[in-house]
Amino acid sequence: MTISPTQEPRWRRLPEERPQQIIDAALAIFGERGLAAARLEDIAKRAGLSKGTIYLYFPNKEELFREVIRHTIIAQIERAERELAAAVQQSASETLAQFVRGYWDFLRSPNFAALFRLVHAELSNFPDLARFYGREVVERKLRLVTGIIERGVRNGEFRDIDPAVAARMLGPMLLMHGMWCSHRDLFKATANKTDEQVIDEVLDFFLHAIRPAPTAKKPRESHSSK
Amino acid sequence: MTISPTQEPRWRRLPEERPQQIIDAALAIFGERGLAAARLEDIAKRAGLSKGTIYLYFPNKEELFREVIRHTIIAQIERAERELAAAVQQSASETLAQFVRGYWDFLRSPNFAALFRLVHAELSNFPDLARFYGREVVERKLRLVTGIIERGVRNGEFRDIDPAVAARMLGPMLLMHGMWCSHRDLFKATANKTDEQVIDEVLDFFLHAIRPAPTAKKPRESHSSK
Amino acid sequence: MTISPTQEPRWRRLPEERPQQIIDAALAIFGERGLAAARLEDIAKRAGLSKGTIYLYFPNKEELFREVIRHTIIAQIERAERELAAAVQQSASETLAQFVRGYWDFLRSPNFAALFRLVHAELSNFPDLARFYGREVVERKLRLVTGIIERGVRNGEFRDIDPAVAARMLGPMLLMHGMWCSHRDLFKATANKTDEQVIDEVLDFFLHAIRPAPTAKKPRESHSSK
Amino acid sequence: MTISPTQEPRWRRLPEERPQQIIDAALAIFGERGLAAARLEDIAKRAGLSKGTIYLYFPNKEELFREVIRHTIIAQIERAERELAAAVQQSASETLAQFVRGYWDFLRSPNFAALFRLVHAELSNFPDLARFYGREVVERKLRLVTGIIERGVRNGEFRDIDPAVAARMLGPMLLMHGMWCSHRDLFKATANKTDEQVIDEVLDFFLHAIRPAPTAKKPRESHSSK
DNA sequence: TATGAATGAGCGTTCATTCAT
DNA sequence: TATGAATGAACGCTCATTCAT
Repeated sequence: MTISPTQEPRWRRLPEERPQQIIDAALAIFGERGLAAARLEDIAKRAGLSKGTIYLYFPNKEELFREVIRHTIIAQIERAERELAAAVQQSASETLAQFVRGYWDFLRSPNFAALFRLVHAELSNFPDLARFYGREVVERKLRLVTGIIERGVRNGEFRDIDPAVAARMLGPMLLMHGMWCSHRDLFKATANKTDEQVIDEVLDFFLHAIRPAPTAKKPRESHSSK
Repeated sequence: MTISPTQEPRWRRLPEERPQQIIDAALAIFGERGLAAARLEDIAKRAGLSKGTIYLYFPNKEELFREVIRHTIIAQIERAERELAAAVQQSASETLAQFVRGYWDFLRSPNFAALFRLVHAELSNFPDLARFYGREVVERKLRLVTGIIERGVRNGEFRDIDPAVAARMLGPMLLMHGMWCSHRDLFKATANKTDEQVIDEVLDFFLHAIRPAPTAKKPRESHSSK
Repeated sequence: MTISPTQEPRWRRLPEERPQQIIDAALAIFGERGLAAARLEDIAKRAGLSKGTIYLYFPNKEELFREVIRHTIIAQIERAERELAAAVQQSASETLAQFVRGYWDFLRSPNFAALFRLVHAELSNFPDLARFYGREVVERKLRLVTGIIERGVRNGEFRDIDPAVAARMLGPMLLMHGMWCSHRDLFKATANKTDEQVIDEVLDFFLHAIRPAPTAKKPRESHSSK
Repeated sequence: MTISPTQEPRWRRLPEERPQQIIDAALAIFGERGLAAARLEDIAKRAGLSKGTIYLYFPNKEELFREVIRHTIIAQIERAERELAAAVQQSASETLAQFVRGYWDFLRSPNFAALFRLVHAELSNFPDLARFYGREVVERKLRLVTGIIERGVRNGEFRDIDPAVAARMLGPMLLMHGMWCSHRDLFKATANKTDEQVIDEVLDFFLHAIRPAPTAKKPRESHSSK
């Protein structure tokens, strides 16, 4: 009676939040267990609903899964766009640093962990979703970073590297460091470092790799000092 | 190798090649479908055996899964050790390049793809295996790379970077590029590049990031130090 | 009419035409799908109502089913009585022909098809309804035909047959021919005959069977007596 | 252990009787409950098996149902052919009487009751089975009876009636009387008659309807009697 | 050892029934 | 009165596991 499976016993039937509630719960459960092992009953319980209710909004488990993936991907895109829109135009390095921090926050969010797991574990059986993910998430993000670096190359902040190539290096480092930081119990590598330190290390490494050809002494400092 | 993350060595009677056959088949099927969705029947079929036979060698599905993971991890370690033993001591850069190429081959092998999928998708429910993986695969590899870089730093091939930090950057880039190359249909980023080009790009990027305070630095510094 | 095979008259408030609408829709759906496979939702949709509304008039699916059967049976009885009342007293043969044509029309109506299906498919689980059907439909109709034949026997139109026995033969022939005519695609037997022809054949056959022993009164007996 | 759901505890796993066992049980349960209301578990229990076992032999409930129908129809055909082969050629009337008795036995068997129920209740959703039934059971039987009557017409035993028309009258009478006799509790019509009496009544009625046109007979007989 | 028929617990899905509006 | 969202019991079907052979 007073037992609420999650935490909200107060509001009864706010009618049009159902699909979102279900998707949120489903993302969590799918993320924990994977598609096959996730039980609709658990998703329902987590959403504070009963099993049958899910079927009022989604035709079956697979379609719910697809919707979860699509929804999460789209949410990620929108979040990124919102962030981008709010961004101030600065030097390429500063823009890059800002992007890295924003991306890092996302990488460390539970939703990302779930999405990442699902993408790698299940999307081989959903080629359309895999393509959607590749196009809308990976390539989109690569294009964004490529643009920033391109600007840096043009204005001499960075060396004359192929911006697309450089862009491809950043994501992996951030992604994997994000995962390591999310499992500090499992990986000593990042165990005794703060997130802040880790980001700085990645960013520093990345900037070293693309810093202008050293003929000019201390590239960044000499520039800014001028 | 002699490390057993859990505690049961009882089904260790390997009368012939059965266990290995089963493990190989299981890795493939688990890799394709995931733990929950994989059917023992399919594993048996792939191994050319009948369902019941699996139970002569493994007490149940979960234990088979654990053994598949353990076995694959151990195989990976052994392979790496074998490679390392065969390696000639060269300059750090050359050693690094050699390591990268060997690692790349592994990253592109089907067994790695399966292992990667399973590690990320299922190991959250098998903390002991996760720890085993973290320790014996990730950290081991990091230590190895760290050692190479350390040598390079000491002999002036590389700049004065924390070798452990640099080492952490290499794996992610290789790993993700390996995955992109394995799914060229999904990712335009690497679609029109050969594996060779991709490795070179990664290696080049990495070496740029750790190259000694560039040719420019040293001369001038030696000057100023005078 | 006033016979209620079970015992509950409580939901008898028929404020408008709702109950009739529902019963009509239910008869159609039950007739198509059977009791178990019929979905209340479909009945509601067919009646132009919503699912919940049915429960304002009928306590549950089973009771709705019972009422559909009762109602349909009663309607059939009333229809027959109305017809009978309108009938002109004629020769037994003519009365018989008239009855046959009226009955035939009913046999070919969709409501009868549904009722027949339900009676044979479901009534074994509803003994009270089965008894009601046997008493009020089958036996009633048999009594009616018996009466007509009795008259024919008495006035010499028909031979000296047991009227009750003869009566039992008529229904089955009409019934099954009705079904065959309703499925001419499935049965070649009646495929290329009109309904008119079929009725005539049945009636002719029946009259031949009960026609008076021709001038030589008792045909067979005269034979044997020789 | 010693509990046997039906009646056979002695033989364990006579391997190749499974499909037949299941079909027999399924016919009974489907016949009692109809397709939708029949529970696989009940069929399994009746067959002395467990639920899952059915799926080793039939892919799903619907296919089991189809197989039950097909199988029962074919069994009926084979039974009829066997009977026919054993039949002695006699006068048409005697052959007819023999056919009637054989058919009657079948009509009163539990398998027929089940088949009849299923045919009328479910076959509208299985057009292929309905066509199969129409062709292989109804029309086949009609052809058989038609042939007998044709012979009787040719040799003067019966009047000059269209044999196909006459044939169509016999089945319905037998069928419905069979059903009435199977439910003597529900129908007073046959309540106090033995099966023997009922068959005789039907046969007598039928023979009267097709007895040689008495008009022809009379003159000659009246002559001789004079 | 090896097999594969048999089992039955478990989950996805449906739908009669309820009830807040 | 009427609605339709919500519930949860019930059932079809799957598959890990057992076991007689």
